[in-house]
Amino acid sequence: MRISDLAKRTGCHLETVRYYERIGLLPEPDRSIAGYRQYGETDVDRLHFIVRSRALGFHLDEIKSLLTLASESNLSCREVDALARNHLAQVEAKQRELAALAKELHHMIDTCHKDTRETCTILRGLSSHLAA
Amino acid sequence: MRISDLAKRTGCHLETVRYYERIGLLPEPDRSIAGYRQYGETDVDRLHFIVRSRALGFHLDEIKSLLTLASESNLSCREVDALARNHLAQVEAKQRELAALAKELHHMIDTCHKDTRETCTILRGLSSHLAA
DNA sequence: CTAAAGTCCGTAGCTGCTACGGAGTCAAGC
DNA sequence: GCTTGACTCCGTAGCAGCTACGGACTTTAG
Repeated sequence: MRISDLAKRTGCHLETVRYYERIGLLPEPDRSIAGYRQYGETDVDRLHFIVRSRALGFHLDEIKSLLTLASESNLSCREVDALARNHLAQVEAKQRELAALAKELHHMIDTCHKDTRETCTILRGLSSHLAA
Repeated sequence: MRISDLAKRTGCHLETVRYYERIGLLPEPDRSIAGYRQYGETDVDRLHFIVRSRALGFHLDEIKSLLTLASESNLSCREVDALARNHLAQVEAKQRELAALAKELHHMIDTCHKDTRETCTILRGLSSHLAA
């Protein structure tokens, strides 16, 4: 299978595949005589894993760890669990942040009378340090 | 006031102040004889506005627009309102995304028995394309 | 007067890609 | 056989929004 097939099957951009290889997230594949990269099902699986982990917001270095942990089948998955929990905590922190932010934006927008700039609560809100 | 004072008063990194100047978000300030940047209260206000808008997640080009709109006092703030609403919509989209993500992570973590890698639902979840 | 702290500037680095350009390669049609 | 178009190669540069570095200069405190 060539690079574009791999890309299509995983929903990953072609250039991204090469990028992942460059940073060591994907192994260097075999090459055809002309130098074209040749992939197999193992590569599809691995890239699937990466794409999916990215979709769940894991960073590339976290994914690198996850892949390493996943390959060591004799180990318990406690470290995987820890990584996932840590990531979830970050996601939840981001959620709280966004919630506060949305609330403030809402307040600014709702109290604005769409009048002149002087009375604009949005601009006022952006200037002041006081939370809504 | 010198650059480090401005930075301290606005909670903005010193290098970031220079960066904002470079990209035209802050005006070029007066200079002392030795060439040091000299700032006044207007600069503090403007940078406050920027820092606060960034904290609310606005992009730098959005902030540029907001600053332009804010400076044209004769105009109504309808465009400001539109920008804010558009931004809020993006924040809410991000919220929905994170909620879905958190749910999935939760599920993966909760069903994992912290056993061997083979039965690890987290690794399984990261491999499969099926949502929780 | 000296030493430490502050400032100057341009440039490179960070993450996670994406795009570009010019070359070589492959498959199909005529 | 030859051409055309699609594919692939590689290195490098760009994106946002900073942050850091290095070497020179200036200011300030003791």
